[in-house]
Amino acid sequence: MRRNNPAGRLPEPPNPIADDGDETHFCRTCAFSGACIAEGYGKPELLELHCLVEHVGPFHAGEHVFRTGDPFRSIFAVRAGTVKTSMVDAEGHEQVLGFYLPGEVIGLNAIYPDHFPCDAVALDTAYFCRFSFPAMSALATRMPAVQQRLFSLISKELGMATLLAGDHNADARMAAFLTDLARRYEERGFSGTRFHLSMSRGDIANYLRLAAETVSRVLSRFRQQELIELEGRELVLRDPERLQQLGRNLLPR
Amino acid sequence: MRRNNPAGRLPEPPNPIADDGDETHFCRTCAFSGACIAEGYGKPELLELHCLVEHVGPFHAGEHVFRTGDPFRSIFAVRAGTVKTSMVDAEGHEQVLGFYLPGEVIGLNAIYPDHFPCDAVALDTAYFCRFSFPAMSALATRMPAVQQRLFSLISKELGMATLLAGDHNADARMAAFLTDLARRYEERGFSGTRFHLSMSRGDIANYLRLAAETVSRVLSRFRQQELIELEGRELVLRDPERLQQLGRNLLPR
DNA sequence: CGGCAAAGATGACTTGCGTCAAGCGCGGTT
DNA sequence: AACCGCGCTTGACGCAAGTCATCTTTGCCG
Repeated sequence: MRRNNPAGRLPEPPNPIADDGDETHFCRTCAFSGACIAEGYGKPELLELHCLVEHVGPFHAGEHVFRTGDPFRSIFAVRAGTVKTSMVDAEGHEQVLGFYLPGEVIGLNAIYPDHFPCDAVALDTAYFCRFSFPAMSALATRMPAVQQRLFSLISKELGMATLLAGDHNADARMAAFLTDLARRYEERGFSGTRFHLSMSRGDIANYLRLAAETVSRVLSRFRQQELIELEGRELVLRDPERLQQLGRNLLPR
Repeated sequence: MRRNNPAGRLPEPPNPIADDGDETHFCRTCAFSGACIAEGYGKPELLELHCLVEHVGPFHAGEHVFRTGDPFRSIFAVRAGTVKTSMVDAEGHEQVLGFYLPGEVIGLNAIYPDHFPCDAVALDTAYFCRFSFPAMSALATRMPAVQQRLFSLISKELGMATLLAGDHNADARMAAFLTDLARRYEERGFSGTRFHLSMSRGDIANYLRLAAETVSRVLSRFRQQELIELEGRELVLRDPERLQQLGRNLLPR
């Protein structure tokens, strides 16, 4: 097992796949694994879910997983690597919507418009499970736990988007961002106190609706306040509690 | 029929109920009506959906429909009136999440946390259809169109939240807000160029993440640029195209 | 009617963060 | 090695919007 090595300098993939699953088991970190296990579905049902999964990748840093306007047919669960999603507005400005780690799902915001409203770009070498959405919906009608999981995933994403929309100063945004990333890494079995930032300062800034320079300044300040250690993109949280406190207004309760 | 009279001075309800539905028909503006009609469900299925609906209200201005922390059991479709949803953050600051007009659905953001993450308050006299969510989910497993409609509603809400999260100046936010309201009124059969603002300047400001004074100033400027007419809360859009143009970066495409 | 409270408008000032500009360090290329 | 480009940092400055303060309007209730 290769835990606690998210910043590992392996040539490829940089974020190792936690595990691979097989005919009757999910990847351990999979967003859907809980849906079945919780309700005690057996092999036949698992098999059905596996049937509609397709492993895709690798995508290398900078490559698109999907693009704005692509017809919506599938959602993607990240198996390894990191993805950023972003829209460009009417004036051509990029707007980063989110970063997705192994075990997380992208594409849910495409359901309503029925085409992808954003681009998804790999930030490092990334692998995915692709789920046909019509097939998944059909399965959901027979497996309430799958339906519930889908509702839950979309609703969760809605909660996240809402929090970011509040008006908060640069320090609070940054602290919340780091705390949230840490929590998500930890949930997936990685270290929640030291990890690698796969995204540039510019992407962080864009995501937090700040200028890149502001991100730089805030990080410098955090460093001299000994809240964090940071060398390039290698991050250590020195005082997670105080960070969480700083960002508490943006964090889910 | 009582269209184009949203600002009518009827004593109660101020926004008249568009229609009432019966055993086998939905209210004309209902968010779910399309789900069945589109797929040609007949009376038995409609009856099932009607069975899990309960009409509630009136709620008077300032009364809570639900509160933060209430266990999540139902979603609500607005039949008449206007509702605002809001959270209070760790420091006790209110954060307005949205305003909901007749035909729209509130409570979807409660699915994931399984309790309401926000308060819902009537802004004027309001009536609702309450749908038991477990019953609705169960029905959705037998009626794919209902499931699809639920996915779609949540996903749509996600899209809205995302747009508001961008960084835009006060004019763009205000213009987008007015344009969006107009579109939604129009979709429901009301006038899209003259309507009543059920919410205070303070609520608008909070929703747009601006100061109340800024809202006041922007509205004054819009008035003297002849984009709008505004007396108290009675609004006329004089130049909807230019408003839309001003807010285009926040508006769905 | 008159008095009070809340909502809204407007002006003066303050400030957080964006913009601009300069400089550093590092990896890649020739 | 020398050069370049890019990501990142840091400082100086300006502006959009927040804060504070004052005033007007409106609605409400005795």
